[in-house]
Amino acid sequence: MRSSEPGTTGRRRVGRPSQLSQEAIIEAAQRIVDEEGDGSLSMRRLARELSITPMALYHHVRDRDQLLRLLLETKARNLPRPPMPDDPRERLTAAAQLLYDVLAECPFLGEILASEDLMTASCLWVIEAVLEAALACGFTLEEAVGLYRAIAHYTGGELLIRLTRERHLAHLDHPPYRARALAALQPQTHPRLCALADHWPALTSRDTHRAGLQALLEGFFQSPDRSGPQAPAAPA
Amino acid sequence: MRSSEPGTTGRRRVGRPSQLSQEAIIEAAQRIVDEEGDGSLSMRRLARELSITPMALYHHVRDRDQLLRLLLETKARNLPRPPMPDDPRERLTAAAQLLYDVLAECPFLGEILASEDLMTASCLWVIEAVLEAALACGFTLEEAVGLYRAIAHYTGGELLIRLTRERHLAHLDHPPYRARALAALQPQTHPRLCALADHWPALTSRDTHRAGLQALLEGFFQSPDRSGPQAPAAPA
DNA sequence: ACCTGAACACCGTTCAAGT
DNA sequence: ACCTGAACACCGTTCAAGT
Repeated sequence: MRSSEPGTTGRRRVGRPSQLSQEAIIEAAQRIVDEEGDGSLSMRRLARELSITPMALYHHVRDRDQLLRLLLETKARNLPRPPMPDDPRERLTAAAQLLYDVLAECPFLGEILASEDLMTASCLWVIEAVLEAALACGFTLEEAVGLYRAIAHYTGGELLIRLTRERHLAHLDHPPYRARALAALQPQTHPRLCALADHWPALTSRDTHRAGLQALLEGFFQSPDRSGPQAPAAPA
Repeated sequence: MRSSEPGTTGRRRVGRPSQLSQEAIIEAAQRIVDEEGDGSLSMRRLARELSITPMALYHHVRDRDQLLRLLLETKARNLPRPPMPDDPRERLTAAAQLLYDVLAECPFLGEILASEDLMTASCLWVIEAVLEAALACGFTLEEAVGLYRAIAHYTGGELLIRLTRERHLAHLDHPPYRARALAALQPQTHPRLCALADHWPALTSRDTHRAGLQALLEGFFQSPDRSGPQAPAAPA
């Protein structure tokens, strides 16, 4: 009822620092994620970091899901808000890039996507920016939502796959399974993959985010019949 | 060394059925995932399903990651291979749809992406099909890889977000946090999102995979300078 | 109000032993 | 070769109790 999460951060007592606060918890969680990577962030590990009992955490945070949400919140809130270009089309690109930027700072993105979605309070201004730019480009409200969703899917997928890749490169205990699969390829059945096998790591480690994003946007601008039945913009 | 995973399934003894086999394990795992959803698939739960000790599993499967890979393998191997259209452009769409289809059958996609990538043996023919079609469309090898990657990112992101959505709708203990966030929106700061708030669930539950995919492909066909520096197709 | 201790119901995986 | 039992080092979370 008074879950207090969406709006302001809530009242802050001024008495003594009271040791443990939501802010301190988030900061410690951030530190763990940054230094040991996502996956090391457990409630118990976090409690150890703060030299408290695991259960003390639950007094400031509902559960692990809320903790992850709060981490994303802080990233989104602290994201610098660069001036937006005047040209609508460029503004759309810039807004999409903003979404990429905030998610790129979240190594726990996979867990966020697995348990929540991106509609968390402090992210909304980024989504709003995408919608605004899309509308300024002449899209209808519904088309703008479709465009936002396509951008979010593309961005989320790219980051997730990139994060996984980097995690693997970091660990590199055993060379990835992919290498064995590629090595066992037969030219008769997989001619193009065989031709590419040696270049695959190099080709797939490139950052092609912007190229793909531009293509996606370009496609939306090109097709006049983007979403099938042109429903009216504001249904009753 | 003789890890035997990429190639054939390996020799099969004919003596007695020997009770436990990799096939039986995979089948049971599939059953658990289908009936109780991903997340219920633990080694211990799987052992219970098969009425054996958890450790018996490790005699047929290296670890949980390999199990997930094998699940994806089976899905990919059993994916029907529809006849491909003659037109290269349509073939590209069909191949991309194939990738979507195989991943759509994997509720454990999130865990796959978190620990492996999609380059598992039986998936390769789908990737090969995408590359083939892209080359037939006139793209260079490198451009084809970029195109494949964009498709994979878009597809992975879409499915992951859709899976999460459905999981939430299934559980629906507490209404999603998103609802609270949307309700607390202020029209001054988020006018377009406010205007959309009521329609958001309906708009975001639509299946817009094909529309977005078409836009993405369209964009790649439109831009002549897709990937910046036009490197030669086959470097030494 | 804020924190602790003990407990519940789980995990993946290793190691030594059984047949 | 194939499986079991016991153990290790973890999880998130609840519940009752302390101050």
